[in-house]
Amino acid sequence: MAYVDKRKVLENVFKPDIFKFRIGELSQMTGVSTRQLRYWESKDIIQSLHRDGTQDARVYDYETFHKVQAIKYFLDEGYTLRASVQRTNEIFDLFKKTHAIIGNAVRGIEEINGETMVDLGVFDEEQQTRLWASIDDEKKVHYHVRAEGE
DNA sequence: ATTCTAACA
DNA sequence: TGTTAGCA
Repeated sequence: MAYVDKRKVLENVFKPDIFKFRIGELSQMTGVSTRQLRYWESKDIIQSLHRDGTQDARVYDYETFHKVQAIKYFLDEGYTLRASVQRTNEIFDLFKKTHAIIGNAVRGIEEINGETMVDLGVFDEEQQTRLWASIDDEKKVHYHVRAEGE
């Protein structure tokens, strides 16, 4: 097996931006028909990144996946398409902020005192402490605030 | 095999 | 919106 830089692996593990889907995949993932996806795009409800190599196939990103999933949810709740889009747009900036924070949350993984600890970054503004997380046999997460360099 | 557009037994 | 046809 080839050597892999641990930090480079972490950079990608929590970077869903690299996920790209074609229309058939997005359709199966969300339960929204390909016909609907193309129609929504014609109405500027969603957008795709065209040009998939040889074909002129649509390519969707991770954010669009969530947007489609949200619209689908509201449609199933009985909202009209227009209302579903409206509600989705209202809550989407929350998703973007959450996504941005989560994407930057995991800074590394270290073995501390024989226990696997996930580095969640500096804990205080003065950068004197760092937040770590571990998980026990019952899959319960425990948080630890440790002084820097300790 | 999959996606594309256009159109409607 | 579904579902075809005929392409690429």
